[in-house]
Order: sequence, then structure tokens, then C-alpha cells
Amino acid sequence: MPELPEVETIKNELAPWVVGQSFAKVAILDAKLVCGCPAEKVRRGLVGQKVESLERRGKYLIFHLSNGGSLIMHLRMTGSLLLNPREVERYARAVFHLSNGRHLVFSDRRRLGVLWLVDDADAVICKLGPEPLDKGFTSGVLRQRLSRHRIPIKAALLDQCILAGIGNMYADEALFAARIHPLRKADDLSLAEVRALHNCIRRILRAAIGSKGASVDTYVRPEGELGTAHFNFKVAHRGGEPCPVCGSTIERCVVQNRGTYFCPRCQLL
DNA sequence: CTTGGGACCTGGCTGC
DNA sequence: TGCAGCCAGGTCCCAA
Repeated sequence: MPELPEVETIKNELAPWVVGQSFAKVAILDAKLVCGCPAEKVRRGLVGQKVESLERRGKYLIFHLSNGGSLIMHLRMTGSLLLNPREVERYARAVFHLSNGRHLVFSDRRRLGVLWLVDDADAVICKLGPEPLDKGFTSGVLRQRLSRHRIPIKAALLDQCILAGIGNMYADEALFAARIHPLRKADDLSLAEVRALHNCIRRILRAAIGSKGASVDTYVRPEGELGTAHFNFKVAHRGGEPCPVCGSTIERCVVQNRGTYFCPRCQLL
């Protein structure tokens, strides 16, 4: 499931092959992939456009085009972007042929991913909260944003309007590292706890980018390699295993309909 | 207004 | 062994 570190990795590894190229031919195999307008309009609108730059915002990947418009992709649960795969397999939903002879395949087993072609990228991403790795994202900003919500802190971290880019895995990891129980109310955290959480979020996301993302499910990098960030997970997807800090058994509960892993001794309610 | 829960989607797993 | 039914979770939408 691609979260911020996975999308950042995809952006970084795609950029050398895509930036400066134009779309020579586009085939949209699944019309439901396209959001907001007919697939044919996207196909025609893309052909001939040059990719000026690639940007990640939250979990969104943005292709800035030469006409000022943007192609925006969200991989949701099982989407992946494959560069020049040997075969265009059954989960392919769109194929983008580039002017350098390479092609990019949007593959997506569960078909939850979406893309937009828009004049103004802000129309799609305007609701997103701050970027956790931006310089301006201080613990004060986090504290101010959390203070407006009386919801479980885990739910707050998953809310892309509060903070962009964190998903289920990294929310669990950040809360464990900060020693905060996932069901604590967002507006109840002490100043010290918010500072610890802010620090842990940034440290964990940076480390995960360094490991090229976490390949727990279907995530693969554009050239087919896996990420290794999941080898460093302390609690995420580790229910029943011993806590690496205190040895207690890691528990699983459900918060906001999401499987949530935590250490009952390190993270007290 | 805020918050919670279901829909979307399909492969893989569980249990009868 | 076969298959129904549940589960995974990012985001949107609707209801309380």
C-alpha cells in the first residue's frame, strides 16, 4: 500500500526516465481509472504533452505538463507504476508510451487507483494538510492541527486533511516510536508527546524513503525491485510477535476500521 | 459542524 | 477438495 515513502520512491526512480519526455501514445484500458472526465479526453489531452517535472504531494504523484496542466495519479491500495515491464499483464489499466521509446504501465490489482488530467493540480490536492517532511512542518504546526480534533490520534494521522502522506503502516510505527496509544484523543496529547510524535513521524518517513519504501503487499518500484522498509517495522503487521523494546506481545485492535498494531506496555492508554 | 461507518474493489485466506 | 464469505485499507460519501 503506497504511502508517502513509497510514492516518493516511485517519483525519484521514475523521474530520470520520464522528465523531459513527451507522451507519444496513451492507451487507457480501464475507463474507471479516470476521474472527472471521459477517458478518451485524457488520452487525447496527453498525447504530445511533455513532462516538465514530477512532484509528490501526500500520496499523490503529479506530472507537470508543458501546457501548464497536470496528470495526477493516486495508487490507492494496490496500484503500481511499472517502467518498461517485460509484459503488460492482466492488471494493467493504462499504458503510457514515451518519446524515448519506453513505456509506463499503471497496474492495479484491486482497481481502486485513480488519475486526473486537470488544468490546475490544486483542484485535486487542495484539501491536503501539510507535508510532514517540509521545513515549515514544526511540532507547533502539528500541535495546532491536532488540537482541533477530538478523535483517536491514529485516526487523526490517517486524515490527509490534517497531515498529508501517512497511511496505516507508518501511523502505527510513528505512534509506537513516540510511545503513544493509538486510541488517545488527538487533542489530549501533552506538548512533550506532540513533540515526540512530530520527531518520530519525520524520522520514520525519512528512514523509509532511504529504504525505498515497504513492500508488505503489492508495492514494487518502477523497475520491479522491492523496498526494504518493512524489515525495520517494529509493530506494523507484527501482531503476536514480541515488542522489540519490552518483549510484551504486540496486539492488534481496530481503529476507524483499520487494523492497528501496538505494544500494550510501551503505549499506555 | 464533527465523527463514524459503509462502499468501492479483488486476491488470498479461513473455516465449514 | 471446494467454495462461500470475510479481510486488507485509501478515499469518498452519507448519516447521525
